[in-house]
Amino acid sequence: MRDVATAASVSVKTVSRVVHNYPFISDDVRSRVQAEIRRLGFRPNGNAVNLRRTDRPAGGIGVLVADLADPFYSGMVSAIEQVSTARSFTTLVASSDEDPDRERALLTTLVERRLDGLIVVSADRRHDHLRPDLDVGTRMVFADRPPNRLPVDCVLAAHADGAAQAVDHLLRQGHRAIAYVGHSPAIHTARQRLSGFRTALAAAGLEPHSVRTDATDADAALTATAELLALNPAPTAVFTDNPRLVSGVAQAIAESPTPNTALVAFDDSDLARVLGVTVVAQDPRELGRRAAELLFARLDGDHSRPRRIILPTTLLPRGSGEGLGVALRPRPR
Amino acid sequence: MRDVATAASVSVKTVSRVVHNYPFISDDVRSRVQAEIRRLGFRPNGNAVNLRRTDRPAGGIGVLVADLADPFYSGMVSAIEQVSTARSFTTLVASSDEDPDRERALLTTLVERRLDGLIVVSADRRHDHLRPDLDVGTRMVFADRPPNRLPVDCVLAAHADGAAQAVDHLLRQGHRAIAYVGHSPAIHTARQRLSGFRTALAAAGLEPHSVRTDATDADAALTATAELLALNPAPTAVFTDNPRLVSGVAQAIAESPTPNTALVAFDDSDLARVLGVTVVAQDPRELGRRAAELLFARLDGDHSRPRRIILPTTLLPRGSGEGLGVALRPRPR
DNA sequence: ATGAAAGCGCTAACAT
DNA sequence: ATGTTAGCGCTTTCAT
Repeated sequence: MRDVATAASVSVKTVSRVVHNYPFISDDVRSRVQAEIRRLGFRPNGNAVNLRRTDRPAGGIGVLVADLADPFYSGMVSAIEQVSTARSFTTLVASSDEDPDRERALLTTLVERRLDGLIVVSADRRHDHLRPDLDVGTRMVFADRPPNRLPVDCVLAAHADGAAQAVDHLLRQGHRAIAYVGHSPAIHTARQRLSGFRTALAAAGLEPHSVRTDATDADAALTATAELLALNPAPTAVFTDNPRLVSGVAQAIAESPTPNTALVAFDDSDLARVLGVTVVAQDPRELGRRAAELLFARLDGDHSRPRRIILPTTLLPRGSGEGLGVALRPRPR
Repeated sequence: MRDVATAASVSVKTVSRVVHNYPFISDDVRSRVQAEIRRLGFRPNGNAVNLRRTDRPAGGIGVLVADLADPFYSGMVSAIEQVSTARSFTTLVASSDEDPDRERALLTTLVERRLDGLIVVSADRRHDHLRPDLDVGTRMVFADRPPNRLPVDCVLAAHADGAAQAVDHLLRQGHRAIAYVGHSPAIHTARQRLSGFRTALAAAGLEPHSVRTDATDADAALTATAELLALNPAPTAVFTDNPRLVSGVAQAIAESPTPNTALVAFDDSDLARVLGVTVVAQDPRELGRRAAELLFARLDGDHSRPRRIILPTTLLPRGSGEGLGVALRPRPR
């Protein structure tokens, strides 16, 4: 910047004013400075700008998600970006890959870079260590998974209610032997879904036909479902707690002697749409939008106590839960 | 930091040394300083750190993709993160949403924040304006789409060759009436695919049965394909140039009077796997890995002239291109 | 409408 | 093993 100032025969402060479109600059000086900026390839150093400037926000928010490759979260991020862009804020995204250690390291980096705010899908169980980060002035909103003893806003879907919605739907279709295929309930949302599943059955005076929580991926779900369908009596309906398992469960059902076993899944996906799988859907974009709005309300100076927003889920009947089967025929080997 | 120094009765430089794990510090001082850091909730200001430090890299790279919600790019990003994390670098991701203006704004921000390097999937046609950014010291590698007159490395897939691979496969199955369903060839990769398609047919002395470049999404692809299949003569095979169109094309074929029309698509997807759609696949993770390795080689001081790496594609026969049809039956309405 | 001086929070260089 | 001084690139404050 000093070089530009010298070359244009003005002070550094004047260059600074031109860079930031300060209105009261003579056209002559402005154009001279701009010419030198172009000629010398000057780019302001954001670190220096944000170091000196303390009143205004830096104009950037961070989003930390547990898994960026999951379409659910990339949809959420995209909605956040939309809100953020509308307010001329930059959105920077990072992914912890469900690793609490990486999450902590990334949050530290994002806070140290003094972003104005953070939206966090946490893979961690504890959040006490983030208190000092809040004190530094970085605002936070948790999304999809709640904070543990940290006074921040959060936006969650009604996971338990959603699972109950699925069970109630199957009960109305006459099913009484309903199985659960999901992954380990270490994650908060998975626990909520399993709990809603059990509660809804109990409310109807029923026990689960069976509960498998070892379906870590689609292949494991295929195996687990195939084993369930080989039992006597077999379940007449399966509820699966996340969209990554749908292809496995659907394939197991399609290849079994009872291809009309009902299936309802939690969360929507392209696959579920194409296969005609009935789902209980959250709206990831709405989740992101609401989280971003909460964050910006805080940046605008809202100091009320932390809020918790719960978003309802929607049942989308597509055939697999209504006696029409899944639109998948076994492939030749 | 001054507060911590005062509280621990040491100089600020000593605090700095403790923060950065400088080895020659007495245990007594170290623990006193650490205690005060915790008590006061001190967090170093990354802007100040990166402002003063000019020798070492800041430890962060940026990734700018055109569409984060596209599983192809999120896979690429995830591979980049893996390489980057192994080198203890932070990865920050931003999405331009295929908007050249947003791309320019985001690149400016990323360069101003003085990240060490950038991997860019560009939605822009021109890149001259990035020359000053290169001069500032931010290294860049382009991925998936080539730079236009900018001396930077890039990693691309063999789009034209891949499309030719698909056509050759269909020709070997005896098809002579092959149609193209894709989107507007404004994007470099789409142009390359269409060109490979035409070239491969021409090499066999054939004309395309027809070329539709108005399939902007799955619904448009459904309509376009349905119209093609109603022609007389109808194509016996369809090539579609991107995975977002597969569901539409497959549905049109399944619901047509000729459900055995062959289908080969460019790029793999969950959907293609489940439906048994034959595809020509790029490897998005490999694309990301190679781009990250090029970038880190530059950060390690490689000053050789810009390289261009072309990655081969792979044909994955799954039935839809080999006379077995698509595993999709029309859903009841 | 423009400039000079001070300082943001931190680290490099050079002490001791 | 620890402290002192200067200054990174910019903006603030106060001049003029």
